Amino acid sequence: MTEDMSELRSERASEAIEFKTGSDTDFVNSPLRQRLKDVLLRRILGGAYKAGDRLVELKIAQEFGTSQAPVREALRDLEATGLVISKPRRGTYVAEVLSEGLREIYAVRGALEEQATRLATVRQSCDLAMLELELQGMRVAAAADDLTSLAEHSVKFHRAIVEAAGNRLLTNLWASLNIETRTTITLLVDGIDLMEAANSHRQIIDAIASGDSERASRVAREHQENFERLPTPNTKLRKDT
Amino acid sequence: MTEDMSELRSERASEAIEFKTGSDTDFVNSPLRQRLKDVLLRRILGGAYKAGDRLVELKIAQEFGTSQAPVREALRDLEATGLVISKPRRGTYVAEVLSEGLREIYAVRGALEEQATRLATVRQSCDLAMLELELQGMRVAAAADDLTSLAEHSVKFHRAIVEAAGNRLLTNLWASLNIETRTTITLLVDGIDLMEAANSHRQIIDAIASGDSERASRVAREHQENFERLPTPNTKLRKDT
DNA sequence: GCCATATCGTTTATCGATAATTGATAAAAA
DNA sequence: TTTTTATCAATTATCGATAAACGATATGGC
Repeated sequence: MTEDMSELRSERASEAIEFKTGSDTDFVNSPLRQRLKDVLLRRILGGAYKAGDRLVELKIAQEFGTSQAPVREALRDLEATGLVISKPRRGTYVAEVLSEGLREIYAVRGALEEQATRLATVRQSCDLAMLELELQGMRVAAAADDLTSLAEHSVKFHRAIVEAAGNRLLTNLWASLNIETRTTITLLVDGIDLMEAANSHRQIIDAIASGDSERASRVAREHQENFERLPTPNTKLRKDT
Repeated sequence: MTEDMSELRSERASEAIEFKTGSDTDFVNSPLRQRLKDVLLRRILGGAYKAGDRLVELKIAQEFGTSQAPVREALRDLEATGLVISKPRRGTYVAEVLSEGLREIYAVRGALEEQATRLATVRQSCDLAMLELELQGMRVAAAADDLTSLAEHSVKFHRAIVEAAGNRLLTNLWASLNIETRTTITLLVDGIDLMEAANSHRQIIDAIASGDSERASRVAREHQENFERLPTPNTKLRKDT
C-alpha cells in the first residue's frame, strides 16, 4: 500500500495544473467536490481512464490528498451523467458503453433543448441579440481555429435558450450533463468543419425569431442530432496513447 | 444538545414505519442513502416540510440515528431534482418555488418522454403487449379507487417506453426525477378523474402502434402537459395536517 | 479430483470528530 | 447615533477510522 505512494505523489505534481485550471465557473463554491468532478470528467472524456476501468475511491482520494468523502460525492455526480456506473457494494467503473454513452447525450440534449426552445419561443423570452452575439463569437473562434472559445460561445448560446424557458428543473438537468466540458471534446473530432458548426446555429436563431414554436423546437433537436452522427471523439483522442 | 434526544427519539418511532415502507425498488442496494432520500422526498411532497424550511444535515441525521454523510448524499440527490436548493456553505432549503417546481416536472417529463417515445417508435422496440397490460392494470386500479396501484402501473407504463428508447442516459435522468414517488402525489389531487387518467394512456399506445414517430412523440408530450394544468397537489394534501 | 464451506483481503458505506466558513451580535470608535 | 470591527454561535465541508459486504482463495469433506 505504501509502495504506491511515490508513483502517486509524482503524478500529483502533474495533476496540480489540471486541478487548478478551473474551467469557467466561480471557484468560491464547493471547491473540492466540484474540482474533483471536473478533473475526473476530463480524464474520462479525454481517455485517460479507459472504459471499464475501476475507480477506487480511496485511491483517488490519496492521489489528490483529500479524503474519501469528496471523491465519493464527485463520483456520484458523474454517475448521474452516465459516465460512470457504480454497483452498490462493488465499486465504480467507467461506463463500458462509453463511446455509446458519449453519443447518448445528444439525444438527451436534443430532448431538453427541443422543449426549452419550444417554451422559450412561446414565451418570446429569448434574448435574440445575445444569441446573435454568441453566434458572432463562434464565427470568430472558428475562423481562428480556437476550439475552446468556440465551445464557450456555443455553451453560452445553448444555455441562454435553456434558461429562457424559465424552468429551473430543466435548467438544472441540462447543467448536470456537463455540457461545458463535453462540448470542447466534441469539437476535437477530426473532420468537423468548425465554421459550419458555428453557422449551424443561425437556423436556430431564425426559427426562434419566426415565433413558430414547433418549427423552432424541431430545429433545435435536429441541431443535436447532427452531432450524434459524428464519430466518437474518444476514438480520435486515443491516437496518441 | 442532549435535551432534544427525548423528542427526537419519540419521533423516531413514528418514522420507523415511514422508514421501512420501501416504495417499490429493491432494498438490497444502498439502503441508508436511498431510504433517507425516500423519506425526505415524501415529507417534502407531502407537505411535512414547507417551502423555505431549512434542512439541517446533523439534525436529520440525529433524527434517524444515522450519521451526517448519508443525509448529505440524500440531500444532494434531492437537489438534482430541484426539490431542495442548497447554497454552498449556507445550508439546504426546501425549494421556495415548490408549487412551481412541482409543475415544472411535467415539462421535463414531457421533454424526456417525447424523445423516448420518438426513439422507441422508430426502433419499434416497445413491448406493446406490456403497455396494454399496464393500461388494464390502471383501469382496474382506477375502478377500485386504488391510487397506489394506479400510480405503480402508470410508472411501469412510462418507464417501459423510456427504457425502450435504449438510451441509458435518458433512462437515468428520467429515473432521477423520482417519478415513482411523485406520481402518487399527483393523483391525490381532488377532482381528477382516475378512469380518465388511466384511459388517456390508450392514445399513447395507439400512436406508438401506428409507427408514426412524430405523432407518437407529440402525444406523449401532450399527455404530460395535461397534468401540468392541474392544481398543485400540495395544497390538497394539507387537509389532514 | 470435485464441490461445499470457511477465511481473508479489498473496498465501500458509514461513523464520529475536527476544521473552516458564514451571518449575526455586540462592542468600540467616530 | 451611526459605522466599523471583533467575536460568537451554528452549520457545513472535510477528515480519519471503523464496520460491513463482496469476491476470491484456501480448506476440508466426499
